[in-house]
Amino acid sequence: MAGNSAVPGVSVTARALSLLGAFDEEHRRLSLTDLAERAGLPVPTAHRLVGELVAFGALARTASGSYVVGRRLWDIGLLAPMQSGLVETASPFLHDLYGATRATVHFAVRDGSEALYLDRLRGHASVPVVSTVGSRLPLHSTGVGKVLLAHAPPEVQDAVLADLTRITPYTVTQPGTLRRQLGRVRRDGYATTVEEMSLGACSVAVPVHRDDVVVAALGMVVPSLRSERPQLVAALQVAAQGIGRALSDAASGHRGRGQPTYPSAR
Amino acid sequence: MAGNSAVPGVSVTARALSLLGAFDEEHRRLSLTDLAERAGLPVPTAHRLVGELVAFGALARTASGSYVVGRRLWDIGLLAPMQSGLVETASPFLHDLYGATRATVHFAVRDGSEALYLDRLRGHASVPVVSTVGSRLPLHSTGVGKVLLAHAPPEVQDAVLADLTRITPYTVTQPGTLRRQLGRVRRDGYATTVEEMSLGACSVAVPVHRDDVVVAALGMVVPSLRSERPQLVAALQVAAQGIGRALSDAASGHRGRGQPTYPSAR
DNA sequence: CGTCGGGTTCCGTTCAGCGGAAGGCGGGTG
DNA sequence: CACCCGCCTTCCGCTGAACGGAACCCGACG
Repeated sequence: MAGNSAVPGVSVTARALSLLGAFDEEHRRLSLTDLAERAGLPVPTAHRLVGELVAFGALARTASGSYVVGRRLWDIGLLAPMQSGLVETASPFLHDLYGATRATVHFAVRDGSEALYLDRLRGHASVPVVSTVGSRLPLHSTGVGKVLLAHAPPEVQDAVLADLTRITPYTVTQPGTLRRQLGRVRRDGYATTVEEMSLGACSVAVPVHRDDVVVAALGMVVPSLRSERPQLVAALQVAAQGIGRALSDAASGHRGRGQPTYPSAR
Repeated sequence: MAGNSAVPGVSVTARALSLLGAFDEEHRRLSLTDLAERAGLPVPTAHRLVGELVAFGALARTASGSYVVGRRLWDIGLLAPMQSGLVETASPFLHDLYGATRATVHFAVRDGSEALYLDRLRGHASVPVVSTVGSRLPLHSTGVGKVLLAHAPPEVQDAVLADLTRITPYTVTQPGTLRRQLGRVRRDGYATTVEEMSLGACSVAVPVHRDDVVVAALGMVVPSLRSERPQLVAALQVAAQGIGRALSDAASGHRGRGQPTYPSAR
């Protein structure tokens, strides 16, 4: 027996994909060895597969020898239906909002029990924020998250409320308190956070409806909402209305089940 | 001999990847059969591989049974270094530009002999344009393209000038004419197009420098540039300067060869 | 109810993939 | 200078995972 001890039941494809999966937000560049380890593969195997991935353009090798996600994969990834209609439609409204306020603007949908940030406009000198496009943040500690949670199915709410991790000293971790807040969100039509995700950052957010269903949330991050809360809420609601209307209009042009919406995986 | 006739020399990985490569701008959703055909694979083989890709989340199956690029691949694609520094840094300036003018703003780099659009802000009622983020357009018929071409290495210029495809009646297809235009672009510091890509759309664009090297182009699309050309150029140049400065500042913080720049593939 | 165009399952053959071992290679260390 | 160490790369014989033609299923259509 020389040389073969592949774990049975793991296909080549799965191995190759696990190499892609080894990359994440905080591992954007990996050495071959790290890559192999994170993918759970022997180094030579990883080496060979990585070679093929590079040939395809799914990965790329940097000058320093480490690997990064390749341009080709970026290309293909952008083709994902990812609510692309949503982002496209919302985009101009987000810009308007940004133009009017100069604050960081967030546009997110709910993905399982997290908020998935589809778009983000950041000002030069606005409050520091952690989100980037494509990142996922908790539902209980962000403005858009609270909005999405308030309009999520009960199962999701229960699941999230059962595990409220503390992020800052101000994060709401009492299920009762949060549940009350969610009620208020539904009643008032907007949600707020005060330094619950990052210190020095507050946020306001409103739901975006498509035909009475909440499909996304629109929010802004500001240093404080002491003075200007009403104006912010007003501006957000105008934009959200606009997006909602644009969505409904666009939808009527499409056939019903054609729009490729994911069944909320994970 | 029952059942095996795999083309030798084509690895499983390559086959799986060719399935991903079967998707492009105008084929965002494919049936299994189409997918198999476009990837050059027998249907059962495609079926099996697609199954694995779906399990990983690289592809997803829509309600209607066809396949689309999956959320997971979108995630991973976003991790590509894709000049991410560039886009991040430029983003606020693009918004400012958009806020000041309400016109469509483009931000592109040269990828081989095409312009690769890294970002785009589109207004509600601005001129119709064809670009989307991630799309590639010719260098000779767009504002940003001309800028990038004017500052490209001679080989690239020669290659592009040798094959000027006509897109509208106004597209410049005379190599001599375009070469003269490129000279003017370098001298004046900006490029223009007049209905050369799409009818009813004109554009202005300027280069973005990082330490004296042109790394990107910044452009705007307007219905006409009869009246406001000077203002547009001025606004663009201010923004481009700002981006350039921000890039140089950011770069000095990084170690030299760390920034993962692709060696201009394709 | 036959046909037809998709998608899915089966299964015997075989070659592509496997990974331990061994061979570079640069850079730090005694 | 010799040595080691971490990392990458190449080699190669064994074998089970991948292959795809054939057969089957299923809903739509006439």
